[in-house]
Amino acid sequence: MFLMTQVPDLSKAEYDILRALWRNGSQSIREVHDIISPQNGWAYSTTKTTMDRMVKKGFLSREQFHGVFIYSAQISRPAGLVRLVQFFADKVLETDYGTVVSLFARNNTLREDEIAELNRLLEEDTAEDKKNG
Amino acid sequence: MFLMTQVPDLSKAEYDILRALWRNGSQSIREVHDIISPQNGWAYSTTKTTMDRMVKKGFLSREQFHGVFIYSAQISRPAGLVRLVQFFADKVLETDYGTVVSLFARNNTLREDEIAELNRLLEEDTAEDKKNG
DNA sequence: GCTGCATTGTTACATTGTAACAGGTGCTAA
DNA sequence: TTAGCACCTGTTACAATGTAACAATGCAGC
Repeated sequence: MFLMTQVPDLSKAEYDILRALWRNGSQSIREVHDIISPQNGWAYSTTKTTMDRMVKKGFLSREQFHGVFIYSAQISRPAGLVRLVQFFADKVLETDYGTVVSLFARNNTLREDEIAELNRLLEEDTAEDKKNG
Repeated sequence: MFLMTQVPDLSKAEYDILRALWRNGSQSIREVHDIISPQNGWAYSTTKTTMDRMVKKGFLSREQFHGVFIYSAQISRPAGLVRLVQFFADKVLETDYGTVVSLFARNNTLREDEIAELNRLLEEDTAEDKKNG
């Protein structure tokens, strides 16, 4: 397995799956599917394909447990949120990301330490951008 | 040409292009490209392909003007924002969309009437969801 | 030891992301 | 006035992602 160095750019589908894992911890495809399919209407095989591709990309890991594969998120929630927050703040709201981050706080969507991590990642990333033009 | 009845689900790329048109009005590919390529690093041909596909989908219209094609958004900014706001409120912030919409107001990102339209579309869409389970 | 259901693995096709290339048209410099 | 350049358009291409069916395999009960 490899370490996630950069903040990943998640598709909506990928985000849906990670969300289930962030909420509920490691799970089988079936479990994830039962959570998300009422929302997105996917077939089981779609969930499967997507999750397997995410393993290949290092977004998830999987390990066999009494015959079934259990999948785990390899990306923390704050790390998964960075690109989304950037996009939303920047391109949609056309404001700095502070505004958006403060919503997470007010909301208890994220814990204290997660917000700190999110902020740190956002800052790092912004600095990175500056450096690379 | 046909009328956009449903709120469209825009990809990030599509959103970038619409954003340029919303800001600056109808434009040629070249003009759009020069605005967005410093941000996203696209080749000219990528902008072209994407915009042409958007015409086919009815997201843009184009009309020839002294030899070049001028493209126009067929989707209002509020309509383009609906899915994004829903996604962000629902899946990211895990809150109702009111919170998010209020940001647009505080920000002057949208005009009064655009906010009204956004709200209307969000409500319609939520009602629709309820109806269809 | 079969039958059947759930889990895996394999394959497939459409859409989107990303782009090169080729052909046309008009401007410019020789 | 013509060769070449620059820019537009149309065509084609290939990889990643969205979405899913189908085949194979393993276990649970009859």
